[in-house]
Amino acid sequence: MATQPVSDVVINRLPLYLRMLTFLQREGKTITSSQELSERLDFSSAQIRKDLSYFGEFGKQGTGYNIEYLQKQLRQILHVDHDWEVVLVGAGDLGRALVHYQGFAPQGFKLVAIFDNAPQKIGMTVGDLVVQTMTELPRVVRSKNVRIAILAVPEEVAQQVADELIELGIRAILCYASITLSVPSDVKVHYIDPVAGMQSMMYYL
Amino acid sequence: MATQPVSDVVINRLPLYLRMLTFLQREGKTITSSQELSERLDFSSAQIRKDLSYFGEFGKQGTGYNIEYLQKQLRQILHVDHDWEVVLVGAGDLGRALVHYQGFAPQGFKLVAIFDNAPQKIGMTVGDLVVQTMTELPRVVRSKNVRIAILAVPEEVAQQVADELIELGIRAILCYASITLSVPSDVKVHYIDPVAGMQSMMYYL
DNA sequence: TAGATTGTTAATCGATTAACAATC
DNA sequence: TAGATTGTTAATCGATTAACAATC
Repeated sequence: MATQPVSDVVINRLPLYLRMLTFLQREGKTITSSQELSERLDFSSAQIRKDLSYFGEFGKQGTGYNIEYLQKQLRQILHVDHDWEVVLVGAGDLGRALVHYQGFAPQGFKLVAIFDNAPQKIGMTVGDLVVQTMTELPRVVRSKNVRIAILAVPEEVAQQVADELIELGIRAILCYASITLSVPSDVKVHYIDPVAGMQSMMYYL
Repeated sequence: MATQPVSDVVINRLPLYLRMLTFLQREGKTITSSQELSERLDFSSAQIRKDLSYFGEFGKQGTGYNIEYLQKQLRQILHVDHDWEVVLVGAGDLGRALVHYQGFAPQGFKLVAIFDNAPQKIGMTVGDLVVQTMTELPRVVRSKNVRIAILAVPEEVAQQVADELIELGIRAILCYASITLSVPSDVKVHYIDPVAGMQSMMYYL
């Protein structure tokens, strides 16, 4: 185990390990190995062992990894061993689909509010949330001390909304706008860009 | 210019260059430089020049790059200089939001059909498409010779649907299911996984 | 014990960057 | 011309992998 800073590419693989463990568990397995994970995830087994070894010794020689134990450890490492509250900005088709998306809650991400500034959207019910005006944003974020936001607004206003969110204390942004945001170094942004994904696949076609 | 195979990480940056060029163009610029792109994209200028140099010499010493010309070249390299037809499988909240998504069409990705196998969804109008049964999938894909699919189905059926798509000739899959698909090496898959993105950001929080 | 698999080291491989000649 | 910026080389940096002692 090392206490050196661990690279971003390693951190980005941890959620995939976690996901695969849940998968194997659902298949009835209680123990796995770097070899098995390797085959299922298409990473080398050496890479998987090395990635895990940055954080501790989670396996047993000759046996492998206890799935439940490793899951628990990975959740702690990623800080997803407890719930996080999330605000969502943008109540267009995408924003509303994200409220209905069933994938966040089981992983501990609770959408607590949705905002928009189009008058005709304010007051609209989406799932079990009600669309609020952007002027309510500071109150909600501050009172609940929310650190995470999902940005589902048009790219023209994305930077401006991001600035406001950061000002209010948001430190992680899942950005659905097709734009590279400029943010301070202590703010993390993860981009979801289906078009860029499509375009890079076209190269090989 | 080299004709060696170009790495995946380079290819993945090309759409970001393309996007930024469009952005700069909208700001009224006609010429840019690796330096300017560097500042706006947070890559080093050397990296940008090197990435582009794999494909040709697109700039002028002392001047920089003509935005329109570079855009055109990048589109050719990525094979996005013409339209592509795309089929969408899954007419849940996500699938329907993707039909309404305004980002695909301007980049030449035309959604030509949407499929689902839930009887209550068949015949439903979504945007200007009508949800068809999965049994129609082979006919549509084959007659239009579609090569690209978006997979917006639950993870339990994602692998099975992917297998069917590949069998029909699909060669690029944009996968919204939280699962690592196993596919032949000549099929490209790009994953969109907001939860994994969230989780890796949590590490830094 | 024999077999299996970890954690880790050192070697390899690949990607990024610094620097600069070429040249617009 | 003088100033600026490309395209490219060589050096550096970082990530992946092969291999194996340790050990369950």
